[in-house]
Amino acid sequence: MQCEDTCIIKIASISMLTQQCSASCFGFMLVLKGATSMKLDSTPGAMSGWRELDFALNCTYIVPDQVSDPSFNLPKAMTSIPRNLTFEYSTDNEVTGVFSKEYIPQGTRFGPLQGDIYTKDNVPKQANRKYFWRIYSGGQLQNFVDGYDVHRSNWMRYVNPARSAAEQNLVACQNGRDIYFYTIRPVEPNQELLVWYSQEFAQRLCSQQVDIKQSECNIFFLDLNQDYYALPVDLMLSFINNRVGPDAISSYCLRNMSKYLCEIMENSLTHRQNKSQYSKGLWVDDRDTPPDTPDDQIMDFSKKVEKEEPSDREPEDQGNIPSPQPHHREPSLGLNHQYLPDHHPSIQSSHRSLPLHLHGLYGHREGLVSSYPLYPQSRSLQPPFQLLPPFSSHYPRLLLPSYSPPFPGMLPSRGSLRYGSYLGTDGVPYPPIGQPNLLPVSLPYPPSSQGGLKELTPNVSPPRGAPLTPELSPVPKASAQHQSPEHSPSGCEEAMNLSLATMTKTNTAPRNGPGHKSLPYPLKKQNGKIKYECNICSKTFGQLSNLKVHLRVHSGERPFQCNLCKKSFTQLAHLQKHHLVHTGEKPHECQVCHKRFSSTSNLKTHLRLHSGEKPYQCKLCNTKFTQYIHLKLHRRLHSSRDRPYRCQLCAQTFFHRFSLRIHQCSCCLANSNAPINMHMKEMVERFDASQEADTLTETASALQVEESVERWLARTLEGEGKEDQKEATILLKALTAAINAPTIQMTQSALPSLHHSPSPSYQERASVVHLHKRPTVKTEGQ
DNA sequence: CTGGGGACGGGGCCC
DNA sequence: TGGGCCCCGTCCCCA
Repeated sequence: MQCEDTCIIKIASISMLTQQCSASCFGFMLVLKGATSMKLDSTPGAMSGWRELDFALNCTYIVPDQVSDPSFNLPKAMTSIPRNLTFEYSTDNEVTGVFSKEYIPQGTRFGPLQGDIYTKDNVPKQANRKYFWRIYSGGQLQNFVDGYDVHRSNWMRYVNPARSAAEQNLVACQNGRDIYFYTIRPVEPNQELLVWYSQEFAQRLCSQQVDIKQSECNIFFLDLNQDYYALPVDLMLSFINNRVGPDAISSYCLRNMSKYLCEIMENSLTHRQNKSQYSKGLWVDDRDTPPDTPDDQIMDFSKKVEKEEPSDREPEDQGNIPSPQPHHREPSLGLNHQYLPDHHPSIQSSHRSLPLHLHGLYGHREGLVSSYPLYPQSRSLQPPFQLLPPFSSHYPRLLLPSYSPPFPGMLPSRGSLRYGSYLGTDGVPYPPIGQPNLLPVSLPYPPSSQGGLKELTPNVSPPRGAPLTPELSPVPKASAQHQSPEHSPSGCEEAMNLSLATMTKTNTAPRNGPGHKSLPYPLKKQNGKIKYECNICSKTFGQLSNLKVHLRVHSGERPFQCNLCKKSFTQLAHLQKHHLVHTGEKPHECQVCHKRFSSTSNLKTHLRLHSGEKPYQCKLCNTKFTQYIHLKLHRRLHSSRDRPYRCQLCAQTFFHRFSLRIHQCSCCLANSNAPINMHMKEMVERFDASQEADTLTETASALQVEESVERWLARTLEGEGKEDQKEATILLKALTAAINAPTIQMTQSALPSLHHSPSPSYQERASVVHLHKRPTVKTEGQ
């Protein structure tokens, strides 16, 4: 049973990836994607095609983290959980998942994910990458957010990855430099939050991290009992398609798989003997992948593949290379033992030239791990690595992805961890992680750092206000040497690095904490002017001093502390302004009403009251506000919870039934991802929330609805651009098409979307069935 | 729910 | 280079 669980987990995660990653990312995914398209359809409507920006723009609720009293000294990961969520604990009091306490509507944003920020070059050697999330900018890896440390990360680190699209209710998006989780469907009370990458996110990971050609991709990774098998994808596909069917991917059983594995092994042997077709691979329990794997080793897969490819060496040739600590795989799963290797290719020789895992594939160690952590029982003690049977060189040798769960409570016994089995780039083995039994596995928080795992205890964590950056230590030589050209800042030819060592600060305390190794300052030239670029967020500054101040944003350094209340600030000016709080001084006076304010900013806001200026307008109902925060609060009123009419195709909800009809006719049946349709959706949504729509009854005639839309358009488009005018025309046509469509008496089965209707007696004569036959709405010129 | 004030953070620019 | 000043934006609290 345990093995079966594990197997299902892996396949489910594969299924997820095939749905959510662009097929272009994985050549071999192309077929699988088709095989699992049914599941894609079950994802919440058009959201599956949403870009991260769409999530950001369309989210209705924003749920911030809880702010706890720092004096309690509790891990932020535990205390930051919003009120509408709760942890689930195992019997050992470990957090095993995050659950909703109440109904959470679709379009709710959680986050951002918090943690230590590392650049590519300052990842601490001992960093455990299992909680790493990659932040990209302009297609380039910018930095990592490391959620390992429970005092610096927040509750989001505990959210489990979804095993299938069906159970996924959160999608992870990078907005700006942050990672947020959005609900893509309503979450019922006591339901677990399960997250997976947005399509865009996954594509980024794929394109960035698996730079391999299709011809080099024909490997399917299969996890059985945490042992990774590299299988030719054509065989794998035949199993999936012929034996279980595409819809049963997430539920087919290990028995079939293990039998099939045997066949594959037999085939492999046959082919190897006859055609030398199959690859040399590695079975690896990658839980002990060294945490300080240099990033270029991880990423640089294709190059290594190319290097390995021409090798025709038979495995026996390599068998005499001494293996550091070879561990034979125990027979399991009914696999025929004869296929297990008698001689292991050297871990040493293979490991150093190969990637340690495939990020963005199955269970990469950063961000989500595909192995589902609620199945700890499936984890068994394994030797630190196993080796595939001798393969030919047709397929590259691979070290396969991590299986470690991201959750400390789910950490397997470290007894199997032997970092010493791996060698660093300098050939020196990684330090052992310590004796297995020394590490408690059932702590609600990660155990103290032992054996090199990064852990910031409250005592170690610098207090608020304590300087964290910059570093006094010069850039380590090794780090500089290993910096590959692609790591050059922004790829700018004029770029250069200024070592932080050149700008030491006298008031900074020495630190050993992670993430503070070195922060080189990339220099750019723009229009002849030197720009200083932050290598964490890529912002550029005209003056180095500005960048230095800016870096405190990332480091958390707050060197200016108020003597009275001990509050600290990043800039002296902020402290000085803060002093006004204590003195009560209000230097800024309104010339109209002579009211006084402590800041010009507040005075300016106040002046809007006199001028009547309300720069913040609600797109949906046109209500205007003097302050942005008021608009944000107001937006929450337009929540999907109160919109009873739901589109079956894209899950968008509306206040009015006629809005739903217009929407379905104009947006949803066309290519909903096209920009024009996204705009149209917004237009319909705006109309739905307008006062004109509100004045209509649900039984309004087509003419009344049309007139109402015209009135709304006339009002809202006053002063708006040509694009909007054009959209308005389209909307009107769509409306005409929708309300003039031949009516079909709806049946309950044909109108599942109206189950939410607050007035079931309403005799709608809509034409949903008909609408489904109308692929697009006619637009101008058609 | 809206509106107003208070406080704070980030960044640009000048000296 | 670093400090000082200023502006803009955001968030929180409360009526």
